[in-house]
Amino acid sequence: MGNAVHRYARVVLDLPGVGREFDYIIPSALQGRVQKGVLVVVPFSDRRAYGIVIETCTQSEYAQRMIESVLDDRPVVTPSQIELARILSENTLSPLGAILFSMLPPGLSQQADVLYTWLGSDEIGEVGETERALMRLLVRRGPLRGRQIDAALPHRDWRTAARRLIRRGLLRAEPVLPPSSVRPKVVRTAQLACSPEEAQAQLPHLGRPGSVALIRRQAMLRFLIQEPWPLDVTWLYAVSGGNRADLDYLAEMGLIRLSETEVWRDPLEGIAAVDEPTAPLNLTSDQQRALEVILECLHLSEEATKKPILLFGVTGSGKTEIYLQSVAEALVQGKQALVLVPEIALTPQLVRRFLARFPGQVGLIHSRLSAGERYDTWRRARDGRLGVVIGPRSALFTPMERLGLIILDEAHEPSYYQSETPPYYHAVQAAMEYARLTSSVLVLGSATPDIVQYYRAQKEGWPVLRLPERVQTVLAPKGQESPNVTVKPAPLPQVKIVDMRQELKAGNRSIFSRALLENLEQVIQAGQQAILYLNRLGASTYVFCRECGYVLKCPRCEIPLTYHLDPAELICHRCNYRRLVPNTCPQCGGREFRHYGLGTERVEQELGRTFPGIRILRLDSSTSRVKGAVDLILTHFAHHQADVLIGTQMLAKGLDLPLVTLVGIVLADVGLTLPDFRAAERAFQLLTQVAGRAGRGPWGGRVILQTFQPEHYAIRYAAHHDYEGFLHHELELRRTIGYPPFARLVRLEFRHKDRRTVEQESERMAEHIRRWISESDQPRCEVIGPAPCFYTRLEGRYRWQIVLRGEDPTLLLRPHLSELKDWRVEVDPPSLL
DNA sequence: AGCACGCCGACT
DNA sequence: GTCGGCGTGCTC
Repeated sequence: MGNAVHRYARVVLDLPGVGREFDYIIPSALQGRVQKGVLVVVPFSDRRAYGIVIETCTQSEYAQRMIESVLDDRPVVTPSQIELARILSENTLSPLGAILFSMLPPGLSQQADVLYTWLGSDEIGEVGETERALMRLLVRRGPLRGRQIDAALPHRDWRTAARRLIRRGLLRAEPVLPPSSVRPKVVRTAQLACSPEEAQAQLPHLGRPGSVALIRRQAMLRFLIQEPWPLDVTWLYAVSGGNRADLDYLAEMGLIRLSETEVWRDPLEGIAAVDEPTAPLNLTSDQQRALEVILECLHLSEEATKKPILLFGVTGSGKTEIYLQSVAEALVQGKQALVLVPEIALTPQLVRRFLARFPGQVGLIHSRLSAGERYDTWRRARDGRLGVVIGPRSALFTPMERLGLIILDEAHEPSYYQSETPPYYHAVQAAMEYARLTSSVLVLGSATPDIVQYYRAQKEGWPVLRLPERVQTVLAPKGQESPNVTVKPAPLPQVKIVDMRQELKAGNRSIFSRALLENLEQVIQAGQQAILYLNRLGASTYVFCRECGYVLKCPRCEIPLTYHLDPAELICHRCNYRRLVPNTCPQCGGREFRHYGLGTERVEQELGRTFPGIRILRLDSSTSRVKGAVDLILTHFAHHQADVLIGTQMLAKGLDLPLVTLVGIVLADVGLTLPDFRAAERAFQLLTQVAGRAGRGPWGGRVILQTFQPEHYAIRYAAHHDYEGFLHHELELRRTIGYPPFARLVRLEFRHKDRRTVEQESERMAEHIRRWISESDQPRCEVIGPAPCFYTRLEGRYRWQIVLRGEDPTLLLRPHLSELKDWRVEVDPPSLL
């Protein structure tokens, strides 16, 4: 039974919109090569298509046509990945094919090529000139790939000629996935492999006394004793006058270790080299406890069900060190690890520390890689030559046979959700499923955990590891024996709330409060730096009373109305209620009911006027449009070539800027009024993160938070660094209004260039859905909308949405997916904007 | 995705 | 009378 021949293969195709599975016959020539997970070429309809084999079987009712070829004998997805794709397809209502092919590195099918082999003799009789040229080429050079022939016979229509020769049986063509020629950018590095004392003791014995070689080797070793991390070997050659042979000699003696480190460029290159310890750091008792729990889970048997671990550590509490030591243990156990970060360009420190701690074992995936480089990293991981892969959400799909640990840093970040192109999925949910399938340990790290995740953690009894204190890393004087680094607690920055209504009453109409001005003055005097943070998201639609802070709400839905131009009116994005902007405040009768036009330019101007001669940098979408500009701006600021950095969301995270002792939040209320059930949570997270930018260095720091709603709970709790307080308040609110985690949502969105079409289609679909609900016996499900989306127009198209809310709205939609093919369907969307 | 089949409006 | 619009269905 068990060794019955598998003559059929179930294949999923790379044709979006053809998400179904198809059965094919495995030709006897490909027996043994067609296995689960391989990439194949199959005939489909009147064309050919790439497909992934998800199963091989002994029986099939449908199979008629044959698999044409196998592109690569190694599977492109592992069995666990196929299972994961199945689950995600179910959960996200996306076709299986869309999920499976999104797991492959971009451009993999572009990497695919056709190998041409000459079969005939050179006596081919009457043929065209191109045919003859092709034949001569292949006879001379042997089998060639299409791309090589392109290069050899430019501007010739050799493909037509090839087709004719294939028909005559003179030429063979087979699709292949060639080995990538692109290498990741690596440098050879050398590092001390023994204690500095041992190295010191060996100094006199590195060659014949008095020889030049001895002097060179001594110079190399002395340098490595002083710099105890992996160094580019070209450096060593330069400082010692030595060469490769000398290095090999030292390596042979076991004094140094040679390896390769991937080159990684980042905006703070060379500035904060001190925070690159290669040896494990000493841990505080909180850190030690947290690490122990993770290690315990890593030691559990494969079969044991492992719950996700929530690592709840404030900004600067040393989560990275825990990740590093957890990964080290996984590697010792012979397992591989995946480390996901929200945006790799913003986490250079984390990346550098991984590269330094695990030289030669880390693969990076980031947006600056070319398709070829990404493909290469993917292959190295698949071949088991990488122990750790660091990357954004898509890195979760790097094939790893021995996966044992998955880490998601800043797991609350919205960038873990793929909302741009289908399939729409959440990397946190995907990672939870994947960890379960592979018996891996999953660590979700965050300073401000996602409320829904935290609620689940409590309800399902996940380990929650708390790191409530910031730590400061201090490098001990050189030459001291290990540990070379100590850690000590540091305070969180003090946050002062400034009530902008009082400023107005006191006659201050400036965008800066008196408190903020005083503090800016002090900081600049002291030669330190400040960040002014401006939330742009929702700023243009935020209309309120400057005297009392009142915001108009929808009389039906109780959610804040947002202001839109053309026509100028206030809109409820939940139910499409509309009204004009009142002239006076409905609450206090104040005359200043309007919005607070505020951009980074205006802040820059006003700041420049107040402090002549001050050096200002601006980081927003207009200054960062040019490629590399963000790096440049941050580098300038980090080098203290400016006193104040004015910026939007993009400066909220990641960077460690020790000279920054003041953070001013120009208007904290913006964002609170967004028509989204997560608006308060997002605002809280953002405020907490921005506040965390202050006082990362030895001089401490403070935060000035300006607001027209000082009593708002998100602002109050953020100012007190009180996550738990916020959590309880927010959960109670969600419970009463029935939003996640107390209900599930599905968002349906329709886009079209014509406004009327969108409106009509939305109404029509809402009508259909109401009928489905009345005809279904599924649990209650509520239709919210249709209404225009918050971003009413995107890429020249109008957007409307319908939100379904209930215990599981997907049950209702499942039978009707084909009717929704022109709609975006998002299950459990993290935002409704 | 592509492509065929199929049923209603304006054109040589 | 035909050419062509895109709605619906199919591809192992």
